[in-house]
Amino acid sequence: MLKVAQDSKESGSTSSALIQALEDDILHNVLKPGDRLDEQALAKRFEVSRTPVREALRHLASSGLVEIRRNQGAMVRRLTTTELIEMFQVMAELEGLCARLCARRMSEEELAEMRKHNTVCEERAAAGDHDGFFDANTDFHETIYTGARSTYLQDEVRKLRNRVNVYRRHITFQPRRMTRTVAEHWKIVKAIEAGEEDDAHQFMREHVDLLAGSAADVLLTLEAKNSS
Amino acid sequence: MLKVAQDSKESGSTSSALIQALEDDILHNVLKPGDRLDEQALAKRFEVSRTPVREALRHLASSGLVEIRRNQGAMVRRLTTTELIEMFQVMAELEGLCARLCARRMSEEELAEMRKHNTVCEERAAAGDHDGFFDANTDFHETIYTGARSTYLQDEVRKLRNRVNVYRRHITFQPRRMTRTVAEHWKIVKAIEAGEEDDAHQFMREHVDLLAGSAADVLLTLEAKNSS
DNA sequence: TTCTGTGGGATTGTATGCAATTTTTGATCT
DNA sequence: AGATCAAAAATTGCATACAATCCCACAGAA
Repeated sequence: MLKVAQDSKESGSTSSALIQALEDDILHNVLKPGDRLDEQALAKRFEVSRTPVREALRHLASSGLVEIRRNQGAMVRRLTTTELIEMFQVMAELEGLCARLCARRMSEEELAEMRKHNTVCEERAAAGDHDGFFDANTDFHETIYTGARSTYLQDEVRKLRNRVNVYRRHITFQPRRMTRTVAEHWKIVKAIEAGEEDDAHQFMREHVDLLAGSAADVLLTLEAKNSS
Repeated sequence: MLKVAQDSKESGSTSSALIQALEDDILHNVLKPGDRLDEQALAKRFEVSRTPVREALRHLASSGLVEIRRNQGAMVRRLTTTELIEMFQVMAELEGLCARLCARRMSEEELAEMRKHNTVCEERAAAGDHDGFFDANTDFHETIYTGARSTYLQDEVRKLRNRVNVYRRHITFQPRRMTRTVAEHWKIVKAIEAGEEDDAHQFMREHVDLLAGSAADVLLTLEAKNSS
């Protein structure tokens, strides 16, 4: 599932394919925060002219993944600790809303799928499989986005999740984080199943808010390392 | 404060000026939802080539104001009733978070300013001054965005508010809406002053949620008219 | 040695030209 | 008259060329 973009022969309609490829590279940390994105270099690499590259960069810029400074080119956006915390706070609120809507709207099938995903989380956590846990966890949250049945909300949450994902991946590597996450998930599942929308909202908000703290720790650690 | 972009001699660095000008035109309803945005026409109107126009359109597209379909050009995005409701719901959540943070963080000066803005709202409502009320109301909410002291949150809320503003303006024209709004504002003010963050959050969410309902009514009315 | 100013190189911003796709128009057939 | 298909016109997508701006190195002076 985690397929990194192939450099050569990236086919499909150039422009949107480019955006996708670059986004993937950033999200999967092939292009790291702070990396400079040279238009000519990218043009040569993808075998297109600078025009579509520019358009792709502009697009990524307004989605927040890259930063463009006038006459100074583009670079992969590097988030400050403060920004990351702020984002998690917003994400907590938005995922809380998702959970609330799920409590109102989820079908039996969706509920079953949600439970299943958290069961997988539980298994992988027990096995100490961090990468597997990360994916199962993603699936769990993804189910909740879909279950909210609000296209706008879904899109916004996904966009936000993408932006913090680079840093987020590190968090699951923290000790005891996985088992705690699973427990929090079950609380949320129970609230949604019971149709307790206020609880669902609150539990989810707290769940994501906790990540914010961990994320801040992780980032501060990274910053300390990079300040060499 | 509400200055519409001048057509002729739009100076400043072309590209960002273009984006601003187009955005203003859309936000102030000079360019109406559904209007086609012809690249050449815009290029001629702003006396630049198609390239910067294209970039501006792409930018507006990814901020959601315009819609681009492959090989079919750009048009001002027309929101469906469903989308508008979904947006208000998210906005309610986000403004709720703002209010919560205000309850924690606002300075005395900011509190005073907030009260002042709502007093102005009250006066204009009493005077039946709809446009004036709209502006004062904007100021009130703006104060709360700033008071939250979260740049990311501020930006997101403003972006969202911009997108729904075109439709929002109609709402204050509804009978009794203004006086109710003022009362709701006072409740929020009181909660923030008291540092009751949960109340502040909830009251603000309800306040904006009510708008969602009104917005839906307005939009459905508009759609009925346009279906001729 | 350090600071400042100038020049060259590199990179971004804009203009224009050509290819590809879509839409419109008009002619023909039913 | 209405429908269908084809060709032309218009519009978008991409490539390339040129202009403007910025960065960096190097030289000269304090």
